Amino acid sequence: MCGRYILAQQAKFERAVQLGRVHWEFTARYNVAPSQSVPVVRAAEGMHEGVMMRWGLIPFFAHGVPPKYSTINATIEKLASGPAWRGPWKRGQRCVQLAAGFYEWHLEAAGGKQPYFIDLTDEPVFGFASLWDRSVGADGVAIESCALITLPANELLRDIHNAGAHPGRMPAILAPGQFAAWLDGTPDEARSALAAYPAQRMSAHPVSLRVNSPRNDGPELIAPLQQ
DNA sequence: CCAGACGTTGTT
DNA sequence: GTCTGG
DNA sequence: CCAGACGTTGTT
DNA sequence: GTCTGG
Repeated sequence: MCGRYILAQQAKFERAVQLGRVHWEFTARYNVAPSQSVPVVRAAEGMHEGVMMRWGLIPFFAHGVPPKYSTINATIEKLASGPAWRGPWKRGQRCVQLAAGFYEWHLEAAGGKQPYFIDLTDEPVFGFASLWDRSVGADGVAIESCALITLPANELLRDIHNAGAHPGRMPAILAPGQFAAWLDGTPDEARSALAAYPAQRMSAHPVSLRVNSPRNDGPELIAPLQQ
C-alpha cells in the first residue's frame, strides 16, 4: 500500500509547515517512487527540521545495503516487534514524509489495474507518519532512510483497492496540525496520532496509466481520466 | 549451538 | 518467476 | 508501487 | 543487532 506519491513545491511545503531549519532542496514532483530521496520533517534539538532521506528504510544492522525485502511501508501492528522497525520505534526515530497526494491501483474485474489519485479535500499539503533509521556502510558513509506506516483502510481506500473479503490498508496520514503529536509526543501520544484519515475528507479519481512508469512525471499525471 | 531472516499486499 | 531500478 | 531486466566476450 | 527455526 502506498508505493507512489506526489510532492508540492518546496516553498508551498515550507509555508504549510513551520520549520526551525531546512537542509533540503527539491522541486514539485508528480511521481515519487521508492528508493528516491524525499523530503521529511523530524524533531531535532527542540525544533522541527526538514531533511532529505531515501524512501525505503535501510536498517542500521544492514550496514548501508538496501535489503532485498520491501521496507517502504511499516505495518502499525509491527512497529514495536518487527526487526526493521522496533529499533527506530524504541529510539523515537519518527518523521513525517511530506506529500500533496498519492496513488493507489484498483484491480478491475477484467484483471487490469486502474491507478487512482488521492488527496485531501481540506489540506493542500499533508504528511505520512514515518520511521527513519541511519545505517553506516563499509565505506563509513551514513545513509538515512524512512518507511511510511500503514493501517487498516477507511471505506474509500478499501473500495479503491479491492472489494474483496479482506480489508485493505492505507497510509497513516497526518494533517499539518497533527505533526507535533507524532514528532514530539511520548510514544503513547505518537501512537494515538495514528488513525485512518476520514474518508469524507479525502478525494479520489482515476488517472492515466502513464503514472505506471516511474520515468514519467509532470502535472498531467494527476489529471482526471477522460471516460 | 549456528543459520537465516529481517517486508508488504493481496490471493488460488 | 524474481530481482533490480526508478 | 510498476517497469524492465534477466548474459557473455571483448571492444568503437 | 536480535529473534526464530532447525
